[in-house]
Amino acid sequence: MTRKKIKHEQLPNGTKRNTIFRNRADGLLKKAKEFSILCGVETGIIIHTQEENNVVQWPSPEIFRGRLHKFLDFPDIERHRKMVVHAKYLEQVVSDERKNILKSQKKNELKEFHQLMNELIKGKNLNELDLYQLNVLRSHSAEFLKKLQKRDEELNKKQRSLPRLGTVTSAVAYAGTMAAETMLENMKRDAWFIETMFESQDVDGFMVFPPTSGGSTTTNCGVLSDNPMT
Amino acid sequence: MTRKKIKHEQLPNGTKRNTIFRNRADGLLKKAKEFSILCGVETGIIIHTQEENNVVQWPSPEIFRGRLHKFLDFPDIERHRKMVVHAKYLEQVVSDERKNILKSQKKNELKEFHQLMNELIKGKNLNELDLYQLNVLRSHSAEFLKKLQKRDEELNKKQRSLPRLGTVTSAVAYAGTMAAETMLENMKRDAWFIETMFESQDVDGFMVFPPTSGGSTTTNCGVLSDNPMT
DNA sequence: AGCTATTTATAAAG
DNA sequence: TCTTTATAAATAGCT
Repeated sequence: MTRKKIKHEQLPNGTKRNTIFRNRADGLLKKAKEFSILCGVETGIIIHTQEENNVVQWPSPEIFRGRLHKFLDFPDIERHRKMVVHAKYLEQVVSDERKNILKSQKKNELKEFHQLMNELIKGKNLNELDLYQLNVLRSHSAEFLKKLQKRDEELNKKQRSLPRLGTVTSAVAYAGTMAAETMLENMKRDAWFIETMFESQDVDGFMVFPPTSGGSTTTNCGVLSDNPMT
Repeated sequence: MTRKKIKHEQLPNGTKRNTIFRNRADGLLKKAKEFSILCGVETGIIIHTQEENNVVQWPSPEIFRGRLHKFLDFPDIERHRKMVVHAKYLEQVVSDERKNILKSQKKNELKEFHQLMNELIKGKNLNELDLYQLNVLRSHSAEFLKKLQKRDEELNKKQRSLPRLGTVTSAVAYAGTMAAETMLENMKRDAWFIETMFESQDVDGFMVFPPTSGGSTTTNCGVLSDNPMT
């Protein structure tokens, strides 16, 4: 900042903002790189705007993804145990934002479920989950299984007398007698299976997290750490 | 940087490094926040060290997770189309690091699978996947189903004449005739189901991504963008 | 894209 | 640790 002290608020769209975007992005990445090297830490940054469909990530996509996964591998308990709030930013926390987060919470439960599945399958132990997480897990597992059941009932109506090959449930039921390959082939062709597994369960857009880029300049900042941060 | 120009290389572990860690982390987060507000972009940062089990993320975990998902929601095709390499950092790309990434690739496939599942279930369209991703998806789906089958065979041996209630496969098979609640209760009690769903499939540690924090100071940096960056 | 006057960031000292 | 301070870096407004 120089010839003039810049106001800390959203700039109007335009050439000026683009210039500043470039400068600031460069600066941020440079800082991040320095920091990484100096302190021997791994750093990842994402920057994006919804409107302009614009994404910047650092370092390279591959490395970023790797770091991201490493990061996500931290067991949640550890993360929570180590959660402290960074004083300098706490000042800016407003209850406003808290409310938004709370509202989003419900919507995010499904996402949480899949995140949990992901982490669990990758090696996290069940004991590491708290009661809330176990409930999320259980309720959504149940949901999925209910869908299976519903499908089964549908098929029963339509072809009550036929062996229900070519459907998920029957393929599983017949697993003991079918060759695995055949079963899997049937699975892959079952449109319902694909749709159910992959259908959008969260149609009305994504996460409605606090619009930092919007009007309010309030931003909640948490720092997860137990080492040098206090 | 002040009283002395700092050398751009890894600092020895110690008090000094910790102090600098704190200062730099603060600075980085502050810059990121300013940047976000000024340019109306969303920014997320992760910092962590493997050794010290230390994690910093900005903004708050909830918001970060939201942004992350939004970011991951960008169709890969879009990301690739828009990929340009940022000149300032290209100088530092070394083939060394590329090799490491390649080695990690195999190991990461499983994780990729779950990431994909996650994204798909959240709304990404199947058409948006490339051939590689579809293969990952298919091969791991198959793997999971084979496990189901194996379990079924086991149970057939042990209790060939009994109705196989209380197991995953039979619960599904009987779905048409059982009350959903009962079925789900049985499910929840089936130890095998839980173990299979959640067992560790990736025991030998995680991701062996380029050790930026180690000796080499070489870091690959890609910038994904098509808007202000050139 | 460069330049410079200033503002910021921050390493070392207190 | 927390503050201060002297200096290095980043960068807003101009060309």
